[in-house]
Amino acid sequence: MFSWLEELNPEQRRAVLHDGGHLLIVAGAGSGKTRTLACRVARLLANGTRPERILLLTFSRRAAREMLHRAGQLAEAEGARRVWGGTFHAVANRLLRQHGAAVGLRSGFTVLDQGDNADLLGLVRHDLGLGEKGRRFPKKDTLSSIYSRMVNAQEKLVDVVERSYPWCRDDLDGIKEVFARYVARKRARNVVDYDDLLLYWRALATSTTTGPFLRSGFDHILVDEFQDTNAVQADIVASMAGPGAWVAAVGDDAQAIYGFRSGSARHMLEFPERYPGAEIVTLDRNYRSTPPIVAAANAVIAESNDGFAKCLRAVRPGEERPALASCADELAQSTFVCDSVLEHRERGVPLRQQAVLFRTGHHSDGLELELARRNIPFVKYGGLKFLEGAHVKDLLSLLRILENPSDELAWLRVLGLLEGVGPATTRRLIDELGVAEAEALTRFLGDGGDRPRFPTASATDLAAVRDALADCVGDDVPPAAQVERLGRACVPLFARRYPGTSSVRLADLEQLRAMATAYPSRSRFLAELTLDPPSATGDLAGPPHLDDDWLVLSTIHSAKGGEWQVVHLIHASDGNIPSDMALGSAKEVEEERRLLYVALTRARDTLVVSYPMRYYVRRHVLDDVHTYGQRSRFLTRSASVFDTVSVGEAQLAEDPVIGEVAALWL
DNA sequence: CATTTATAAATTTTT
DNA sequence: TTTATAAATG
Repeated sequence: MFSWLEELNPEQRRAVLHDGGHLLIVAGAGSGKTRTLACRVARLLANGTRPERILLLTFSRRAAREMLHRAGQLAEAEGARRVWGGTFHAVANRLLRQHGAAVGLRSGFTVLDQGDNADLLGLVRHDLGLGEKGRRFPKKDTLSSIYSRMVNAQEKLVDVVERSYPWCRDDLDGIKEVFARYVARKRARNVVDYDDLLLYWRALATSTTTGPFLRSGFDHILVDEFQDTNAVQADIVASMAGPGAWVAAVGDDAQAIYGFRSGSARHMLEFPERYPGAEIVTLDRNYRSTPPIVAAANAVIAESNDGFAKCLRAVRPGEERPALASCADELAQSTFVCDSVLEHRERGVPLRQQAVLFRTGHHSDGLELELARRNIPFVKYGGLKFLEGAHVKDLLSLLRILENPSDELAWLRVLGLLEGVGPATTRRLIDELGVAEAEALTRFLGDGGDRPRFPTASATDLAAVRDALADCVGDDVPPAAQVERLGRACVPLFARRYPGTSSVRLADLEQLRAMATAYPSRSRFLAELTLDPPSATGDLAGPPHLDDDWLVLSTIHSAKGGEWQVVHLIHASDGNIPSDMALGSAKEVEEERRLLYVALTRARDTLVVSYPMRYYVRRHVLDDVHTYGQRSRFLTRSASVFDTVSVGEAQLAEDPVIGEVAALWL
């Protein structure tokens, strides 16, 4: 029927052709999962399914785009771009813009990101007087985590607190009160947080009035990375499914790494019960990596025992064993990695085919310095993001005020920017502006008697902000022009607030303006930015230094789904992988093991794992000692599948006596 | 006296 | 880059 079907293996073909029922594809790392899914979409399109009746849920917008692009090529169909594709949150946003009224959502709502959500909880916390001196009430970020866990895992508050936040158990009543007010406040201000997007979608899908209508819109629901879905997402999929709307879920329980976000492979393991009669296809042939790399990955995951049994079978040839390098210290590691990267490039592997992976964003700090020193271009995925910069948030807040004048958090930021206005005055102003009502903006802009009194010191700033906002009201000014106008007003404010760094920040504003040119309206710009934030430094300005080749640096989480010819995994020491923060329970430790597994399975031909023996830490003030690092506990028993190397003075540190002493530190 | 501003300390992973 | 504490300010 299709020539490309011939190129699939029998299991892949079965997954692509399966019809008339639900389907679970248990797809090991490198087993051609993306390709299978893309082929399935192409097959559906070619068989006459209308693209807008296919729903493709992926983990990032980028993943959806790539998959649909491939499907479009295969099916030679223009329509692939009309497939509903994106993350759960982005699709929820789209659906709710259309049908939100059915679940009590007013149109024009704005979306709170993680930070906003914590800030609003902080506001409520303050209003209730729970933050006062002498009281030890959970902080806003803790509250945010508890809330999110409760919602996404669908667990009772008591249970969440008992299990994961036992030190907060005395404040249960206070927490309940905060949450109640938080929920009410969101409603009143017409804002939704990430969790709400899912909850409203589920409500829409399970309601007896809107549910059937919603379900009738889709013939096929494809879900990628199913092992990372949370309880609400699993419910959503189930409630969208039915006879005539078939679910095809793809996942690998060995790669479940989003437990901290309440994702759980449980939903994947329970798929057969939830969808009786579902077809289950297992893909365990690894087309990505050489046999020694697959062996290393298998060795690491073998010690975890639950889940769908699958041991990857390598298909490609190759002899080169992965390396495990103990480095004298971080500097030695950076030097070693740079040398290795350049060496591979000499041998013909372009930088783009090489990646350096790590557990947390700042693990690459040292390496970034060395790369810069040697003029090796790179882009970094994960870690601190563009949108998290305070100045970017400031400008976006100005836009948000224009979009939704009840957006209290936006007001909070903007008012606090003015000279002489601190937290207390901000609150008073928000109160007197009557931010709950849409007239707040007119009240702020107009010079009628109902405008609140501002501190005298703020006069200049105030005038600048007011004039800029006034110029942007209405829909006739293009988003980019608004960013430009508002940014101009911010120049003096930023110079005062962010001394020394304001030129960098102004460059970011220009960046933001350039991004805005791609959007037809302010509302689209804001929504898409929060739901699909630029994930890498490179998403913004294109390749750095105008080079056409660059090295990829990425957190392991952000590397999910990626593959490179050469992969360096750095800081693979105990305390980093597994992270010290994750030693609370066996479950968390197992997730760290899977994280390592994900990292190892990104490599095609060459895998180099390294860790520094010596850490210079300043754990406490005036502490200038170093401690000794040990290789990750996950790499001790599987060490035989690696070639071990020592770099720098590492030989010294591996001295048996010093090693013994080092153990005392750990 | 309340509030703002200056100073120092600590920071997983992300839709 | 936020957040607790201290000094400065209106």
